[in-house]
Amino acid sequence: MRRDVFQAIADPTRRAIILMLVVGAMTPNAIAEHFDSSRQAVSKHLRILTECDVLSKEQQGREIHYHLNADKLKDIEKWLEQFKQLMAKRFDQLDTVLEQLKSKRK
Amino acid sequence: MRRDVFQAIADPTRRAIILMLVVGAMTPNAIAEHFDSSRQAVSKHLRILTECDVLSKEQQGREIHYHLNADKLKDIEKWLEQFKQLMAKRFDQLDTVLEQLKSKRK
DNA sequence: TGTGTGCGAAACCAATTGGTTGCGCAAGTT
DNA sequence: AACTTGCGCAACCAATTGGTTTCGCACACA
Repeated sequence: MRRDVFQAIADPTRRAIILMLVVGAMTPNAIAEHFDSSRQAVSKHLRILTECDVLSKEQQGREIHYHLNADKLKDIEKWLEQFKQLMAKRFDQLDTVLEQLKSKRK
Repeated sequence: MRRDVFQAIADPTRRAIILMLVVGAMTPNAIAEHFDSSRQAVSKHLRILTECDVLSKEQQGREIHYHLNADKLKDIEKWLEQFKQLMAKRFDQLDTVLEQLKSKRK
């Protein structure tokens, strides 16, 4: 199974969970309350998010606190940055083309 | 089926295709050459990417030119921005807490 | 010690994914 | 007119997803 940030944020429920946990750690029950699906379904998402290294568990008595590994989301930014740099390069090339057209015109 | 940018970038092959098409439009065959899987497999990815509104087709004779809809990727940035703002707010709250601790200490 | 609660694990399900091969059409080429 | 090429489509497949319900364990509390 592919387990990376991109997989983690592919699902809307998981994106919502991530945003919820920015503020602070939460237990599965507390998280599940905010969704229509069952606690177990949410727990599955939590498992996937943990496997993607986006979340970490912390047992406290019989409760488990899931908290966000915010750094992991930087992988998305990294890819986006790569994309933007290519875009910039593309426009540079376009600039070159325009430059050539200009010099031809005179 | 879910058809959004997050779905589009969930697959590594699709991410690679996106990066390839930043530079300029390409035909399915030209794209498929860069991958190990079959042309049809790549074509499936192209279909998904088009459905996700990340790519557009342009027929030219018997060739089809796929080109990038770069704007669509802004949806990712938007979500990331939302995330960052929540993070900032969280730190603001932390600041408030630290502030309170400081005033208590005197 | 019994009872309620928080949780993961397992079994099951239909739908989707990501790949394959085979086919056929339409546009070019000879 | 016959062949080649570029491409999408359909059928098939195993694996994964996202959900469910049932179960059982461990902790907390009476």
